[in-house]
Amino acid sequence: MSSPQGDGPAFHEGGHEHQSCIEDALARADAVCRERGVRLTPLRRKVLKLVWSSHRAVKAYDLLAALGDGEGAAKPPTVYRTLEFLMAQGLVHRIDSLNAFIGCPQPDRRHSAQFLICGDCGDVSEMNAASIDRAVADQAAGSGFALSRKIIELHGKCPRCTTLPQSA
Amino acid sequence: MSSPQGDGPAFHEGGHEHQSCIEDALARADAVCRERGVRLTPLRRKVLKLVWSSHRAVKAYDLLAALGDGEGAAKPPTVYRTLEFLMAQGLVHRIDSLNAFIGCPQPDRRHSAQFLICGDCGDVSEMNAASIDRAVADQAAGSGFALSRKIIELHGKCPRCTTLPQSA
DNA sequence: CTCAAATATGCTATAGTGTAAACTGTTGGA
DNA sequence: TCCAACAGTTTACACTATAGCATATTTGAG
Repeated sequence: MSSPQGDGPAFHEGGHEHQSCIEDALARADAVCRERGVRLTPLRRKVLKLVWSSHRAVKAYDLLAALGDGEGAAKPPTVYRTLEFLMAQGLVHRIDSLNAFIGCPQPDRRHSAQFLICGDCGDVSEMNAASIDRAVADQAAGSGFALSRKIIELHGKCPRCTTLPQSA
Repeated sequence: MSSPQGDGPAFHEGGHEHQSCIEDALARADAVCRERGVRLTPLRRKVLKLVWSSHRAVKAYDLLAALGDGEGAAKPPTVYRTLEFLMAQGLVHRIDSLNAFIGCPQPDRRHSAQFLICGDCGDVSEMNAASIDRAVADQAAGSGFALSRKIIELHGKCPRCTTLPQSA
């Protein structure tokens, strides 16, 4: 592993078979929900699948559109409530700086995350760097601040886009 | 200083004379703008003053309301443009997780910041912790990720609210 | 001083994001 | 079966932000 410590960001290879990402994510979600006695209903599963349809963060209103445009279309509260559930279960994370949502690759494991967000291709990669977590915890503690939620969103250019001739 | 390293968050004392915070901020802004040859117009100065009216992050539409409600009221683009200028000059920062804006205590100095956001009193405090910055830079570099913007927003409870019997 | 360019402000209109509140349907157990 | 809890729906609205174009102000060049 190339990262100094903690979980490195598993940057997704260019031509990876994404279908299996989706299937794996859904399988993990099934397992996690079964274990916790909560229900991964068809709607929730569908939304989660849509969130995982790429490694980019997905906007609520894109989900809304994907769930149907015409008459019997889904309405905003439906999507937001579903996302709320998925977040509560740690199946998706919200990226505040994008007003968008990304699937969590390890919903079974309690963790605080940092996100690497590529401004070129839009891919978002989740890290679990113990060193960052520690530095943040130390600073907060030193200030007498009781941490609850840590938002760490790092924008820049991913390795693939750095290598590539020009942005997409 | 109580912080392990870097600039500690200067948490504002309970009964501090806030008027001087505002005056200092405006004085720094005047100096910075003069030095850079950009214009701190009356509108920009007024908005900056409003942003500094508390240590809480201020919402764009609250500024809008404060700039006048009736006939000759300011319109959204005016406020957003003004904020854009102030951000470009480093006079205010945007807090993405709140959709709100906070005055920067040191606009003259290039820095990357972390924010401590108290969920009880709403006060936001800016840190400049070298240790966090380093940890983030190391992790990003280790992943081949070229950093541009670092968003670090830490929610929790500030020392004052932790000490106090109950939330405000 | 006067004009032109650049900068700043203003306006209308609309797009995008998110929530309140009350209601209906579903599910799984007592 | 019937109830209680949970899931999903609806309408309506509130909040956040930008596009695009019009007007005013400032500044420097001539």
